[in-house]
Order: sequence, then structure tokens, then C-alpha cells
Amino acid sequence: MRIQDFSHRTGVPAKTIRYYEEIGLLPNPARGENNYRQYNERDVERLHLVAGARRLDLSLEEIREILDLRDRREAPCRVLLERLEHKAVEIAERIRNLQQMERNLRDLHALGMTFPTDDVDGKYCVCHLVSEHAKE
Amino acid sequence: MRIQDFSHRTGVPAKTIRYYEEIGLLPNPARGENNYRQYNERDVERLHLVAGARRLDLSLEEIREILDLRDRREAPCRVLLERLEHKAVEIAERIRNLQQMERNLRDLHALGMTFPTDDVDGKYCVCHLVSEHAKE
DNA sequence: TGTACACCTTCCAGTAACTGGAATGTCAAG
DNA sequence: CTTGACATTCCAGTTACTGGAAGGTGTACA
Repeated sequence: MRIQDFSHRTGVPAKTIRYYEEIGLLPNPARGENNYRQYNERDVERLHLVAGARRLDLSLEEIREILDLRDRREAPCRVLLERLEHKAVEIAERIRNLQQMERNLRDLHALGMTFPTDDVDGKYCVCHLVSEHAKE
Repeated sequence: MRIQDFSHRTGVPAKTIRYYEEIGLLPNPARGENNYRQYNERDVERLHLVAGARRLDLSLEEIREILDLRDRREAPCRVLLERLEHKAVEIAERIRNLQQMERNLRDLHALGMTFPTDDVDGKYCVCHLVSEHAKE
């Protein structure tokens, strides 16, 4: 299987596949006569794991760790389970931050709407509100 | 005011201030005899606007646009108001994505917990779940 | 006078995870 | 024989900083 098919099978762009290889996340694949990369089903399986983990927002470093365990035949499930949980907590935190940010944005927007829109830098300008927002 | 005071007044690290200057977001400040940067209250005001907007997750490019308007004495409020609203929508979208991701993580984790933790790559391994997660 | 210390300066490099593009090579079909 | 769709490598850019080295400045204290 050549890189384009491999890409379609896994949903990962060819460019990204070469990148993963470059940083050692994927092994150097066999090469054909023409120097084209050759992939097999095992490669598909491996890249699927990478892609699934990326969709879950695991970092390439975290994924590398999982793959390394697997390569040494040490079952990575325990570690992966831990990572999933840890990542869920992390994401919950990010959600809280974003929600706060959204509230701030909507509040400032609502207040800004009550101000004239041609006051370049007076107190009754949304710009002033945004400046003030920095001081906390 | 030297860069450290300026930094304390605005809560922006000195390193970042120099960076903002380098990319043209802040004007080149006056220099003292010793070549040290000198800041005044107007600079504080400007950087406050930048810092407030960053806290609201506006990109440096968006902020640059606002500042350029202001520098040309065209009231940036209308544009800034638009940006705030647009950003709020964007963030709401990000929140939805993250919430979906969190659900996926927790679901996979829960299911993975019911599997043995020493199955290196069989069907009853959380790794397998994560691989499958890529196919959608 | 010497020196310790906290500042300041510039410049170079690195981060995460790709993505774009140039220059070049390979191969099958019309 | 040329066109088109593939493939290769390598270099550079993205975002918003951050770290660190090498060296200059300014002041307090022994």
C-alpha cells in the first residue's frame, strides 16, 4: 500500500504521516524499488491508534509513550486508561475557563452596545472596558 | 518608567513586551542615555488594551487591527464589538467540541475499565477502543 | 577602589503539531 | 511523447511566546 492509500485508510494526511515518521512516532516503512514507502495492515493498525488518541487530544508525546510500551510488549492499557482520565479532567478545566471567557465576552459586548461607537478612547468606549478587563 | 515597572504595571512579562515591540504591536519606545527603554502612561494604556484583549483570547492580529484603527483615530469600538461577538461564538463552538471530547474520554475510560489491563492488542483492550475511535 | 547584585541590552534557538511549496523523480494511459 | 497523478526530499512558516547566552549599566556596601 502506498502513502496515499494509507492516508485514505486512516484519515491522516500524507504530509502528517511523513511527519510522524520523521519524529519517530511511526517506524521507517519498507521502500519499493522506486523508493516509495510501502505500508501494511500493521501500520494501519498503529496509525489508527495514533489517530484515535489524537482525536482524544492526547499529545504526540503521550502517544509515543503508549506506543513504546506496546512495542516492548508491556500492556499499555493501564497507562492509557490513566491518560484518558487525566485528559478528561484537564479538558473539564479548559471548558470551565472557556465558559468564563465566553461570559466575559458577552458581558463586555452587552455593555459596549450601550455606548457610542465613535468615542475613540473615552470612558464610554468598549475599548476602555477591554483595557479595564486587564486589571484583575 | 523602565521595562520592569512597565511590566508590573501591566502584568505583561518584559520578555513579552519586547516581543510585542519586535512585531510592531507596540511602538518603539524612547530610549534613555543608557539605551534603556522608557515608557509613559500612554504606553501603559495601550498595553492594557492589548492585555485585556489577549485575556479575551483575541489574536495578536485582531488586536493589531484594533490598534491600527485607533492610531488612525477611527473609532475601533464598532470593530471591537464585532470581534467580541464573533469570538464568543467561536468559543461556544470550542466548548461544544471539548464537551463532546470529554464525553468520549469518559465513555472510553468507563468501558476500558471493564477490560483486562494486560491484553496487549486484543479486542478487549482499551487500545483497541481508541483505535476504533479513529474510524468515524 | 573593588565587587556583588540587580537590572538592562541584543540575538539565537526552541516549543507543538503540523502545513505549504519548490524542485525533482516515477509510472501508466492516450 | 507528453500529460497527469502520484512519489520523494528539504526548507520555511505558522502562533505567541519563553529560555538562555554574552555582555553593558548602575548602585550599595566593605
